[in-house]
Order: sequence, then C-alpha cells, then structure tokens
Amino acid sequence: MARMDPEARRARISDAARAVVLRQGLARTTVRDIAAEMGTSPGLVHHYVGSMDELLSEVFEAVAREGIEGTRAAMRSAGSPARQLRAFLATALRPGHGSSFQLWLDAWAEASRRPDLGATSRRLNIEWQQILAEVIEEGVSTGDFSCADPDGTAWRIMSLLDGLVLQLVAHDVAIGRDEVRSWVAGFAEHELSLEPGTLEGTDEEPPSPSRLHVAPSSHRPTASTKNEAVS
Amino acid sequence: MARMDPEARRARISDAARAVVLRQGLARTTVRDIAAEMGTSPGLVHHYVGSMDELLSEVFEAVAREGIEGTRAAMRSAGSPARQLRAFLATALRPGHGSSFQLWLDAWAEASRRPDLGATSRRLNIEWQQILAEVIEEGVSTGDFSCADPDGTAWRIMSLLDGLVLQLVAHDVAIGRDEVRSWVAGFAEHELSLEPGTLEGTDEEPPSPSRLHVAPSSHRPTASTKNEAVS
DNA sequence: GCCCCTATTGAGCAAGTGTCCAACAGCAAC
DNA sequence: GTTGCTGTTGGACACTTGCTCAATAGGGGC
Repeated sequence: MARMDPEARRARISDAARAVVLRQGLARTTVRDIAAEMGTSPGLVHHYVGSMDELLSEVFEAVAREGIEGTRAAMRSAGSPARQLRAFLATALRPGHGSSFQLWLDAWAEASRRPDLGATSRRLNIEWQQILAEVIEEGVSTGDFSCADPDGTAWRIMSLLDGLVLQLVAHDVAIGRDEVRSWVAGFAEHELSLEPGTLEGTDEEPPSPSRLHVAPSSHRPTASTKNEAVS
Repeated sequence: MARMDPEARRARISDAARAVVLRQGLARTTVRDIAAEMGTSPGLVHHYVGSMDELLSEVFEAVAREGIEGTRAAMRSAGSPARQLRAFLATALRPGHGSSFQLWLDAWAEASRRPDLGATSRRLNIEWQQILAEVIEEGVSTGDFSCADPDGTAWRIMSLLDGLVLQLVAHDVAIGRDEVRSWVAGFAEHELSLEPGTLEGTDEEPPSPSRLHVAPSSHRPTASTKNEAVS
C-alpha cells in the first residue's frame, strides 16, 4: 500500500476500525478485519496501535462522543430548557442511532472484562447523564422545571430511555420509537412537574439529520445498514 | 472419573457450565473450563452436548428461568397486588442478582449476532414483562391500582429497573441498590396512582433468600463473588 | 543520483478456541 | 471369568486470536 505520513495513516486506521466495529460490534472485531478493511496488513495496525483493547476503547469513545456532541449541539440551538429536553430525546432516538446504541450494549457487557473499555464506558455514561442533569438544573433555576433532585432525575430519565431502547435494539419487540419517545417524555414531565404534552411532538428536527451519529468520518462510505434495529 | 449414568452426567455438566458461566460470563466460558470444573476431560462434554452455542444458550435459559420462577414464587406468597410488586422489586434487586444480570447484559449484546441466544433472550424478556403486566392487571381489577395501559406500564417499570441495574452492574456508579429500589417503587406508585410509600420498605423478605437466584442447583458450591456489582 | 529513515509487509509465534476420535476402562449380562 | 456395550480419556486437528520481527521498499534530504 502507498506510504502515508503517520498522522494520515492513524486517521485511516481509526476510520477502518470504526467501520468494522459498527458492522460487527466491539466483541467481534479483529486486527485482521481492520487491516483488510484498509487493504493493508495486520502488522501495520500494530505499528500504530499499542493494543486491541486500546483501539476498541478509542473507537467506542469516538462514536459515543460524536453522539454526545451531536446531542449537545442540538440542545444548544433549542432554546428553552423544555425545548432542550425535546431535542435530547429527538437525537437519542434518531434513525441510525441503532448501530451506535449496539456499541453501548457491547461496552456495558464487556465492561467487567476489558478494563480500558469499562473505564471509558463509565466515564461517557456519566457525561451523558450530566447533560441531562445540567439542563434540569437550568430549568429549575429559570423556574421552568420543579425538581428536588436533578441528579437523581437525570439518572432515572436516562435509565428509562436506555432500558426501552435496549428492547428496541436487542429484541425487535412490540414497541416502537414513537412510543418510547412519548413514554420517556411523559416520565420527564412527571419528574419535572410539567404539563402533560409539554415535551411531546417532533417539530424540533435537528439541523443535519443523517450526519451526526453513525456516518464514518471520511474516505470509506460504510454500509451501516446491519444491526439497525432503530431505523 | 467415575462412570455415571447419562442423565446424572448431563445434570453435572449443566451445573458445571452454570457455575463457570456465572463466574466468567457467557463470552468467556470454554469447554475446557467446564470440563475442569467437573474434574473431567473436554471430550466428555462434547459426548453429551452438540455444540458450545447450544450449551451456553441452555445455561442462560436455566439461570434466567430460575430468576423468573424465584420471583414468581415470592410474588405468589406475597398476598395483595401491592405486596406482590414489592416482592418483585425485592427479588430483582436481591444480593447475588448481579452476576445473573451480567448474563442478561451478555445476551442483549449478543442478541443481534447469535440467533439462538437472541430468540431465547427475547422470549424470556417478554415473559419477565408479562409477570409485571399480570400483577398490574390484577391490581386494576381488584381496584388496588389505577392504570390505563398495564402492558405499557409493565414495559416502562421493567425498563427503568433494567436501565438502573445496568449502571450498577456495568459501571460501579454512584447509586446504590436501595436508591434503585426506592426510585423504581416511586415510579410504579406514580404509574399506578398509589399513595407515595405504598411500595416502599423491605419487610417483605421472601422465604429462602439466598437460594433462588444464583446458587448452582446442586453438588458444587460456587465462589460466585466475581462480577458481583450488586452485593 | 544516492542514501537513509521508516512505513509497510507478511510469515510466524504462542496461546487459545471448538470439535473429533482412536484408545481405554468400568460395569452389567452371560 | 469372559464378553460387549458404552462412558470416558486426552491427544490431535484445524482454526482463530493478538502480537512480533526480520526483511522490503518508497520517498524526502543531500
């Protein structure tokens, strides 16, 4: 393969790894798969990457962070705390979220076995919860929300959402995306003493719908249609 | 090793497999581990078991079903629907549930990749949800609960519980077992229009606390202290 | 044009996996 | 005691995994 400067090669490796991981999951990705995806040899991967654990952890972080930043961006341009919450739910349930949520499932399951991945998963999960906690605190301070324990409420809303999406992604169960949004919205309204319906509706479509979550960052357009339970 | 009649040997293999799986997780269990656990040779396992996949799927079903039946038993002897719900929460959060919950995590993550395990996981998950749906319907018919959509409420309660326990088991996060019980109880009270506090309290200790969930069914007392996040 | 640095190769290692199978051994029937 | 069925053994096979390393080759600096 053509000789490349280290920085570009590193980016290529990340892209290839992300593509394979999104297609096969964290647990089923091997060095050889990544090398084949780039059209190079396995040895090259290890010339740049310390260990497989490290690489998988890095890929997971990249994909998850993309989701987090996408949600943050959507919330920033949403306005009031209530509209920010709506944006949170909309981005978390956007089509295409399925294959990225599968990575969360992989990370949770592997957390107790792969220390690096476990630490990353834990850290990002807390960050995700903090996004909710912050907007809730903001809503309380502006008087939009009424909530005695923003931190606990954030854990509960996030966990309800995770638990429901889990069923959508893992089993193709008899509940749909709209039901999940509506249920979590209803729960959040109760937790924050809002009028029923305040958080409902999908008018708040984020700016660039298909770009934020799962698309590989460059070069190699991936067929990420597999593992798409939320579609 | 001593010669045994096939039925007894099959039981021994199941026990050993279960012990190893609870200790190491579905993904990290090998034929050799199971053979070593019994003190016999790997070949013997395959003399009785068609494939590893089959065996793991069977072990998962056995452990999960034990949990389900344990919860059912606790609920049967609980009395009123409200007390049954309390029993449900108590058994789902009992110490020792952690390592069995890890199996659920493994199953959810692998569901989209291993058809057999996916089907089993889906089926048992729906069964688990149905337990909740049934007691809710009972409560509605006796007038104890008020609930417009028992099936949806069951999905929501179960998902909130799963999402919270997930955080306990996967990351050792800053929330505790008591908080989870109290939070889910509070949510259920809201969903069922109950007085706050109706589902709280731990007085409803089920008959045989340590037997129902994780203990191997016979012979070999296992050190199931690993992977015990809920302890 | 040459040289040297280093990106890249790909065979290969050690460890691990599920699965198979010829040989062995314990036990019941005769 | 001998025979035959079959539970049991453990080495072997073919394969995968992460990772290493001597050898190769491409391209910028002189």
